[in-house]
Amino acid sequence: MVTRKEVAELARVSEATVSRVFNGLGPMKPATRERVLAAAKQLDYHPNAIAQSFARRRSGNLGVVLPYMPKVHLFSAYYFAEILSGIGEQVREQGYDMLLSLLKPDESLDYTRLYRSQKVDACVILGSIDTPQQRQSLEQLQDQGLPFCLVNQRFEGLSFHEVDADHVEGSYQAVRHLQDEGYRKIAFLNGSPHYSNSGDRLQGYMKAMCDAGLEVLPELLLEGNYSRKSGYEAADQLWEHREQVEAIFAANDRMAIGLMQGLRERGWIAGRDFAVVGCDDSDAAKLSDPPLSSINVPFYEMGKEAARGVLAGVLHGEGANNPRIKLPTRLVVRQSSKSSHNK
Amino acid sequence: MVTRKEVAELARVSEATVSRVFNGLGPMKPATRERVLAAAKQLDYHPNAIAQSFARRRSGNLGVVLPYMPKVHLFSAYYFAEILSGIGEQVREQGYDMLLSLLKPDESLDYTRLYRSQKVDACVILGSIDTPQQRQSLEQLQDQGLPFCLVNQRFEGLSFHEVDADHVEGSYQAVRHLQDEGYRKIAFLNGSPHYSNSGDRLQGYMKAMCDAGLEVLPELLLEGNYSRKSGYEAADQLWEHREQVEAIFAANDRMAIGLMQGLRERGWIAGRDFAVVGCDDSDAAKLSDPPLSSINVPFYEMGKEAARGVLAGVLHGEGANNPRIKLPTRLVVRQSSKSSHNK
DNA sequence: TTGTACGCGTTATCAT
DNA sequence: ATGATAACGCGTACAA
Repeated sequence: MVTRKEVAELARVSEATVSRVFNGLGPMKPATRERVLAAAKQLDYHPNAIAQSFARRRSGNLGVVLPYMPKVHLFSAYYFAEILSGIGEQVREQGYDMLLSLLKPDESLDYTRLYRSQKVDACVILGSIDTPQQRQSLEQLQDQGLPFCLVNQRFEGLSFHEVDADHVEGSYQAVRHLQDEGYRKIAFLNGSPHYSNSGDRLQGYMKAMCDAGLEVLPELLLEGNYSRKSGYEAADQLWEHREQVEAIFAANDRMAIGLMQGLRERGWIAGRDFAVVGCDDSDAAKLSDPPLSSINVPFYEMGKEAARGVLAGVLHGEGANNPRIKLPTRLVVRQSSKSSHNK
Repeated sequence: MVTRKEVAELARVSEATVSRVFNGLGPMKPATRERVLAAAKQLDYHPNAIAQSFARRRSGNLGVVLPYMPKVHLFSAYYFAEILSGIGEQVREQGYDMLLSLLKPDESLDYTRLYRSQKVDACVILGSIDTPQQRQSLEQLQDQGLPFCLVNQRFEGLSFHEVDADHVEGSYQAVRHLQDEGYRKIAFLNGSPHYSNSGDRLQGYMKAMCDAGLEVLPELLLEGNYSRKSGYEAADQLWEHREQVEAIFAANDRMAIGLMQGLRERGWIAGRDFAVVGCDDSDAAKLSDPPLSSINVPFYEMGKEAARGVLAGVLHGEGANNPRIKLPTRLVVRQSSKSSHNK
């Protein structure tokens, strides 16, 4: 391995000067600079990132924490895919690397392990859920001054660095869209209440119904767990109340698709017999039949913004404030919410 | 930060002894060991991973290289999601971490950059394609003795460490299944020839047709690029030859679904008017209408095996041989390949 | 503008 | 069974 020392010798300067050239520090004679660069090139010298981390006492890594999920479904969601891409883009702009950390169930309570070993300077935490244990773990992180940012999850009452989307407004748009299409009897299939955006979506739904002077029937408020299967099963309940249902807003695309599958088995076709809007605007929305109207959530940008914010804190010492950033959502209309018998 | 020195002082031993305790090295008196562990616990000491990496001259990181894809689609494929999960599982078993590296277009030629900075000890390379530049880059890696493993891609004529699935057999199963269902006129929609498994699939298709004594019509050999859109567009061509088509085998699920969408617009329904089998057995296969028969590829296990192999090389110095591992595929039958008019 | 010298927290080798 | 000590490659304060 070629080290700084060899470059220094070849360029006839001190090792410190070599470092200064590579870090762009201090005033220096262009000629010296050139000599050093030439020597480095000739020797194919590249600074040792580990030694740099050691000396700087910074790893240059951003930890990305993924929640535990049973084996095969860990990364399968479009959700994580997009966020990871956004983080990756930002991280490279800042000269950082991403260290992936897949939590196991029993480790979910101890985030500090990641920092203790000094392998990451900060973390972006994905897919956390609102439980007492989680709150405690995160408060512990905060108390120790370890920088982190949550994506797509808020903890009411606590002040963390969070990047979220405006799910209230997104749901409002979705339900308003259904109303604009002429539907009055609109059901809502929500996901698990452990996610803050489930609450947000309920809020948006209620507001839209209220603003339109429509009644919210308790039997039209369903709850799944964001899986296709839970949407499929919700079709049972919805079918029982089919006289009171013209349209459905589902809290994600997978449940919306499961729901369409379940109702199709009973002869009810989305976009013909009823309307559906999903949430996430994932790939699946384009693949489904009929193509699914959905709320686009800027996951990519959310990941990018989270990485930007938390690294800014590390690099420029802006650790004090904990901004809460909320990015806008956007309705994407496809065939599932256009009723032909309506036109 | 608590260092080894403080632990040594508290336990009244030398720093070397503390290290030995934490690394489980050499014979030592249980009493000493206990004293050290107690002191470490009392001080909440944890070894500094960066200092360890520095001293050991190993980073403890496995690089995971992802190919360049335009912004939003980088991780979107089920494909990468599964492989990453498998790598993650194996890596943690070995006490390693995963360092994600998202290639940009202009960097695809220089993998050595990753190793030069010493931030990774080995790499798993995903989604590489067979081009002269790629071959050259990989050979360069190999020449420099840098350990790496390719997943789901082979380079004929070169001897790399590769983990692949048996796509020939998988395709054979798919086509045989269609034949068993009574279909004789079977088209094949392949993906980009830059992937070795495209060739494998063609081979499996040809063999199954040949074994069954069926003719392979050139106009029934189509090529897309693995996107839904390319499958959708292939429907045009297929429609022109609809008299000669009863069934289609597509080289991945997304194309298969696009194809079904395109033919549906012409009134041709999969599972009723024709049969389809896809490939990957992705989430989309369950979400599509009708649910898509597909070839299950053990991506998770492939990722795990790749990580296992390449880390074994690093840790136990088995760098000399370059095994080529091939994992089995499995046919999953759903509605898209069961023709009702056939029964 | 450049050089000197120390420190970073381990591992690993050699004594004892 | 344990201690002393030399690396490891770089950043950086201070000196010149």
